Amino acid sequence: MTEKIIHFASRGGMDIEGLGEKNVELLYSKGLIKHFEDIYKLKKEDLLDLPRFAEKSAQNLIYAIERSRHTTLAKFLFGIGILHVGEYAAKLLAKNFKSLEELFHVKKERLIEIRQMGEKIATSISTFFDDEKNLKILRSIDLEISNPDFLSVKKEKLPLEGLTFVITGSMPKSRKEIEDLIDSNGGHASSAVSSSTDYLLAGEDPGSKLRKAKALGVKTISYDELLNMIKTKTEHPRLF
DNA sequence: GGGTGGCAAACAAGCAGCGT
DNA sequence: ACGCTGCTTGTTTGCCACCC
Repeated sequence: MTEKIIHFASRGGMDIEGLGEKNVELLYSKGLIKHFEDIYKLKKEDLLDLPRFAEKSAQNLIYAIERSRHTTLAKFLFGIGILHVGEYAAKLLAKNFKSLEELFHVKKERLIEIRQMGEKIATSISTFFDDEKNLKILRSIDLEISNPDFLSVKKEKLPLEGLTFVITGSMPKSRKEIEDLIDSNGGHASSAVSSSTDYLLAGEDPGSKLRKAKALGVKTISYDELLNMIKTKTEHPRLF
């Protein structure tokens, strides 16, 4: 069970800073968390009794858990750990379904209609949502999440709609912030350069991705150029 | 069946914070 | 104050699902 909780709290999922492998195992061994919904029942006082947890780390973890209540549907879908559903497939699902509830009774045939989703992934997803035990857990976590995007998806045309970006080198903002910026403006941040990459976003000391991008003829842009792309295409850019 | 592209794991470096 | 432990961030790469 700890593997599931670690995955749920991980970067691509609910992104709860301070809840890594060791701390999940610690909390699990102390009986403080048994399933991932228990994370939201944790109190600062529970943490202060644990080894290597003093005021600062307990407070930071509680803040991180609170922040995760405002997560997106895509991150949540990744976090619950459906077989074959990584960050990318989770984003595809979030784009195609308005809410978590809509997925509860989804049919395999409906999933296969989604471009880039094959039979294996579709089977895996429909099997997951067919299991009443899973639905019960999801309903209880859903009550803990307070992001309105869970209920409705905005459909307006976004400035980076349909564009794929790969990031390399050091950036003025953290990679995660930039990925979120691309995402929230309709683009997709991928991890590897390929012929389907539209732009390589290169910072200082770019890695091997720059060489690959040049070899494939992928256009390289800076962080400022990315901001300009967003600004020039919309008067109201989404800054996260 | 082969090529493409994304996922996920492994790894390294740097950082934060606890305990002594 | 400093050492140690664990976490975050970023990169690389092998594997595998998907598409043609």
